[in-house]
Amino acid sequence: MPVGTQASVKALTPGDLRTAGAEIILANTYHLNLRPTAERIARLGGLHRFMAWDGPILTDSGGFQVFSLARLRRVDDDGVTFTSHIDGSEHRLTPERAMEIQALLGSDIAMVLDQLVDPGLPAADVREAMERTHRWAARSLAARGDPAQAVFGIVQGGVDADLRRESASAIAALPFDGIAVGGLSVGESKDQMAATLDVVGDALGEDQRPRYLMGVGSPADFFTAVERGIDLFDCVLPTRVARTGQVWTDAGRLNLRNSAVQDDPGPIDPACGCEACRTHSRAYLAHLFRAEELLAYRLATVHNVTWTLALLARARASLANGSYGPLRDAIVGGFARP
RNA sequence: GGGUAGGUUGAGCAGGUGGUGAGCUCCGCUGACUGUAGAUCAGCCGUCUUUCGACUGUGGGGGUUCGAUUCCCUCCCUGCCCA
Repeated sequence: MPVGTQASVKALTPGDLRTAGAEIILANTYHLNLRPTAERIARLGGLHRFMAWDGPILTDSGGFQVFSLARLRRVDDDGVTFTSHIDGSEHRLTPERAMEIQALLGSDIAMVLDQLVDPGLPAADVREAMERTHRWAARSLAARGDPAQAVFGIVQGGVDADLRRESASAIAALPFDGIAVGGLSVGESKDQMAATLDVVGDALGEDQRPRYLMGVGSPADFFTAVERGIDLFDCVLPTRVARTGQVWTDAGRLNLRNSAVQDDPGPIDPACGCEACRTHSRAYLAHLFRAEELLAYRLATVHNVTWTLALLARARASLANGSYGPLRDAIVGGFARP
């Protein structure tokens, strides 16, 4: 899922997203409720009409902002009070209000409000946040407004195997439509992420509901997760790094701002069929970034989203035809740090 | 020709009225980014050195002085005003 926090995947139109192969996108409860507000979007016909995206939308609950905006919020057992990063006003988010907002937005998949913490915190703190997340999960289900809207629960527990096992069991025991793994890609090591996914995968066993790894990932992370049963991802990396000049290719990452690229007449990736690769040279993109032309952001984002979605499509196909291993080795090798 | 204001590290500046000028912003170079407070942030950006540190540098030349970016002479260059 490309990430469109504020009802916009930065630099792309819905048409761009479709062409890039996007089937579903993510938007954010916290941001959209601050501005333009959930009620206004509801009056305007809901989020799909508002942003002119007719495909599925998953809305994140604001749980990530409990983590990323830690200095601007207070958590208690009932919910979270945020000081708006826009104007300083106070906003209360509870599990019930998060579900209400997402019902007003009219997203296809709603996420429960959760609390993720730095996995490096003392075990007691990680446990407290996990148990709170479990209580909030049950309250969220009780508060679901639109029966047609799917609701996913979120597994927490940091990088502690016992806590993760406990959390996976607790969330899986509830009648959610899908199971998300949260609290990863927040600074833990690659090994810790893999080990945590192993534990959660084992705990979920033969559960057939879709499994969503939140906030991941890098090209290499996709393989780590796919091998451990993950079906769905969202990540800001493809769009964020594109805006700072980094593009992803089968040969690894390329920084379009590097001086040598100014004389490179070839496409970003000759195997990619996106508009940027079909039409423009690396040298042109290098120029656009230096000149701070807005087209640079769009073309680089079009490429990264196209390439990333194509990579996942290739991974899916490779699982069916037995070529998964070679694909993984080639991509992971290309992105390995020197 | 006369007058006037200037000449500082790629660019633009700050500073400095006899006692150690490497400070800022651009540009440039490299890196980072994982459920987006991010078209952002960080490091470097005279020479040598991994670091510490050393050295060089205030248009050119000369003079005074223990010591000159500062004072004196002279030349060069630039903006503006007048003729």
